[in-house]
Order: sequence, then C-alpha cells, then structure tokens
Amino acid sequence: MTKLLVRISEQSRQFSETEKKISDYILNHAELIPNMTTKELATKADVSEASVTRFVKKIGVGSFKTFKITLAKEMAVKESFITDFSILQKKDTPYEMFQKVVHVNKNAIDMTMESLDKKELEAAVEAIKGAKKLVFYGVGGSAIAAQDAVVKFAKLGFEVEFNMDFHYMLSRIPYLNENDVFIAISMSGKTKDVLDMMHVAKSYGAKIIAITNLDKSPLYKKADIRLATPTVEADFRIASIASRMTQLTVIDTLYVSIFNQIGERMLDKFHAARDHVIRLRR
Amino acid sequence: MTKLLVRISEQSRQFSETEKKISDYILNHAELIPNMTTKELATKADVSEASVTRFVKKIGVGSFKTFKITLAKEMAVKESFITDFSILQKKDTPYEMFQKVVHVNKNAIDMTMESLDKKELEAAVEAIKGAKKLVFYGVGGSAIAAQDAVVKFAKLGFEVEFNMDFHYMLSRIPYLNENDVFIAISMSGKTKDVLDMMHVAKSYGAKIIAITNLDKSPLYKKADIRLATPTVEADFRIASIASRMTQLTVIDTLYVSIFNQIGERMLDKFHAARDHVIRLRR
DNA sequence: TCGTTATATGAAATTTTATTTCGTGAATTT
DNA sequence: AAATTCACGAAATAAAATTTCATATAACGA
Repeated sequence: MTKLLVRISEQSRQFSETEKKISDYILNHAELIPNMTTKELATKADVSEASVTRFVKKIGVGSFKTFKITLAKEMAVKESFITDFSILQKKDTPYEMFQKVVHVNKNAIDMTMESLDKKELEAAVEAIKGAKKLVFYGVGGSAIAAQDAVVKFAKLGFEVEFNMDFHYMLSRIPYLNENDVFIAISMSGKTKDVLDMMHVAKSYGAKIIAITNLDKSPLYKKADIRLATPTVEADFRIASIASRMTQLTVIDTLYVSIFNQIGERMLDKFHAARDHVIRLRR
Repeated sequence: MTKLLVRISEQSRQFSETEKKISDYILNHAELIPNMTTKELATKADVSEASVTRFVKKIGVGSFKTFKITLAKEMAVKESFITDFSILQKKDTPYEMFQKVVHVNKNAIDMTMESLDKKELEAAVEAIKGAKKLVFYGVGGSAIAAQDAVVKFAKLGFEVEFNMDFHYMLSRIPYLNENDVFIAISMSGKTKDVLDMMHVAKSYGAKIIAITNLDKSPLYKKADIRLATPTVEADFRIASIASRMTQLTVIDTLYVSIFNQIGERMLDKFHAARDHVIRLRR
C-alpha cells in the first residue's frame, strides 16, 4: 500500500460513519480514484460531496485535486496491486469497465509470454516461410483471429484461405499438400469442426500448426507445431475477450517475424498495395 | 523523459507558434503541470485557455485532466527505460519479435486510456443500450474489429449487421431509423467507404458512433459520439497491429458495459446459446 | 429531565476549473 | 480577387470542487 493509503487506514478508527464509508471505498478502489470526481466518489460511497472534500482535508491533503494527483503518483510506483478486477460488479460504470478491460487485456498478453514456447515459435515461422499456401481455420471467437491472419498474410503475398463455412472450407482442403500449412485456431482445442478439418488437412500432408490453450487437448496433441496460448481464468463475461487478445498476439508475432524475414523482397509490392488503397479509398 | 513528453517533443516540429509556446513550457516545467490549471498554464505560456485544451487533444490525450494524471504517473516512475521497441531489426529472431509485439500491444492498450473520453464512452453505452439495431462498418484492418463486435453483440441479443461488401451493406442502411445506431470504425477517419456509409446512415436518422483516432478527421467531426483511439506512431509494419488492439479494447469495453447493464435479463438465453455450442460443437 | 451547545452532515449556493462556441483576422486555395 | 480554411482568443457554457447554511443528533450542564 502507498503512504497515503496507509495513512488513511491508520486513521480509520477515528473516523465517523460517513468518513468510514469514504475511506472504505478509497482503500478498495484506489486505482479508480484519480479518474473520479467528488460527485462520483460521493455517490459510490453513499455520502455527500461536501463530506468528500472535508474528508481529504481531514487526512491532511489540501484539496481533492491534490489528493487525486498524489494518489496517481504513488500508485504508479508500485503498480501491480489491482484489487480484484476479475469480478465485475453490477454497479460498475462504463469507465470502470474500461479500466478493467484494459487491465485484463494487458494481463492476457503478458501471460502469453509464459505459455508460448520459443522453439515452437521458431518452427512455426520456418514452416510458414516455406509454405506455398496457408489455410486458417477457427470458429466462433477464434474466427476473428483467423480473419485477422488472412488480412495480414495476404498482404505478404501468400495464398491464404479462410472461410467460416465448414463445408466450403472442407472443399478447399484437398488442394493442400506437403508444402502447405494448416493453422488451426481453437481456445479449448476440442472444437469438433476444427478437429475434423485438421484431420483432413493432415491426411493431405499439410503441416499442422495449432494456436490453442496450453493444455493436453486433442488439438494440442495432434498438431505438428503448438503455439500455446495461456488459459486465462476469469469471469465468463470477459474470458473470451482476453483469450482473443492472446491469439491475436500470436498471429501478430508470426506476421511480423515473417515480414522481417521475407519482407525485403516484396517491400515494393507491399507499398504499392498500400498506395493503391490510400489513393482509391480516401 | 517520459513517453508523453517524448511524444510532445517528437511532434514539436508540426506545432504552430502558439502550440510551441505551450509545449516549451510543458517540457521545461513538466513536474509543475499536474498541479496547474488550464488558466495557469495558459498564463505562463502566454496563450489562451482554449489553446491549452486544444493542445492536449492535439497530442492525443482526451482531456486536460487526463493529461495531468498521466503525466503525474509517468514522472513518478523513475527512469522509464525506453528500450527502443519501435525499430524492428533485420536480425531479430522470432522470439525477440514476439517480445516486441507484446510490448507494442500492451503499450497501445495503455495509450487508449489517454485518448478515450469518459463521457463519450458513457454516451455510447447509453446509445447502444437503447438501440434496436446496430450496424457496424469498417474496412481493411478495421473490418476485424467490426467482425468482432458483431459476434459479441449478437450474443447479447441485438440485431446486428456487418458485411465487408460496400454495396450489400449500403442496401441495408435504409432500414435504419432514429432508434438505431451506426458504429463507424476507421483508424484514419478518412476512409471514403466508411464516410459515405456514415452519411447515408445519418440521413436515415441513425445515431453515429465513431471509433477512430483522436484527430480532426471528417469522421471524427461528423460523428455524434466519438470513441477516440490513440494515434500509435510506430514502424509501419506494426502500426496496424497496435491500432487494431486499441479498437478491440474499445469494442470490448462497450460489450462488457452493455452486458453488465442489460445482461441480467438475458442471462438464461446467453447460457442456453453457450450450452448449445458446447453440446453440438465439441 | 429539559434546555443549551457542539458536532456532523447534506442540500444548495458559490467559486473555480475545463471545455465549447463563436467571431475575427491571417493564410491558403481557387 | 474571392472564397475557403485555419488558428486563435474572448466569451459563454458546462462541469467540478468548495463553502455556506440549515438541520438533525449527540453531548453536556443545570
């Protein structure tokens, strides 16, 4: 805890009921305070605005504004004590939601650093670099990552394919061969459609890269190369958003790595494409 | 120097005389800023208050208050070691790339905290909550965010629409009315297709929410509600990946906020849908 | 016990701070 | 040269913080 917060909790036994309500809220939601107004804090703590301004004076801070700035500074230093962001409260305002989303997403991306294996990543980059055709497949939330991958790798000149439709996608698999790569994306690694598609692709000799949770799922076991995403344990309402960030981070890494290695020889085409877009679209 | 100050000094050559006066004062007296008011800074820099508030927007920060808090936080952190992650080296290994991607993405999400305005966010949530129909539109990289939004809001029971095809999408717009919301997504805020579509939607009375860079772009100016994303200045190879993260963070926030507010009354349907998926798909 | 005084609190008024609007003049384009 | 765009500050407005004031309740003394 920061000095200011310590001071508050030390003094708390001399507080009146109203003051205690305020200090409770502050101690439990310290990181939100710098972006709040007296009115908001008053509402949250169920006291009047006047009591809030009086409170900060009581704990020896000149004004509410100073209080906010001081708190922001102190909290910046010691970072990481985030009061249970995993539980979304019914009464949370959109801005609080925003702060939680930011936290959850940053955290998810951080966790990817722990799950993704260096060697597997290198193998994946090699495989894609040498590939003629790339097929991505994912359903539901993972379709977004697949979609994103298509946009990116198409720009690099790859023959890329992805379609949400299982049957259409299936009809394209027989054209794959040993030179091609099939990238399966699934959080759980158990999604039937993805597994089925993967088996067919494998039977045609395509190399299988799985972007899936670090877990002994069917997809994880059967893939040639495993790019593991972390299992982000959280409230079910935000579980999918965090995991999508991890998938995208993996895709981004593949894209940037490939770009870096083969980019030079197609930089003019890349720029040409971008120029066309700018000229025609704005 | 902190990130924010670096950003200011980098941009300083595009500044007008008035803006330069402000940036000079800020760069020379950074530690004083968090405790100053717009009027004080205006007096010190010998400009008007209006110019001060406009200045912070120009450098990509949503409000003067946010600016002060951000600066206070940054200055509290000693010597923020700025390993230059922006420049990708030819010799970088995939794993080094990965670390940079992680850094860039986390950073992009952080910057969104500076650009997104609390009030606009609240207005957006209100608008969407009261809407019957939602239409998302974005092209290129921004299409991913639109796609993602569709998946999310469909789950909440909204009538949602998005299609990459301009002409198809256009044919759907006449069915919009005052009760509906059109969400335009564009980094630059200049994309012709998006602007055209927005104008048509507006003519039918739909409320316009823009998810676009904090900048005086046509889209930014014409929208009813502006959810500003930061201008992530970086290597062109990674610019798009970072900006997409910011868009998704905004979408996530909308989704979680709406869920929280209207979620209860449809929780059973939400779970039912999820159960169907689990039963049929795995 | 009753009246008096001190204390805590919120509502409302006031002051301060931030943002937006509007008009002017300079610069740029047509 | 006319028209348009742009930057800017003054003034209006909106929002946020603080103070004032009235009231209720607790504490105290007769």
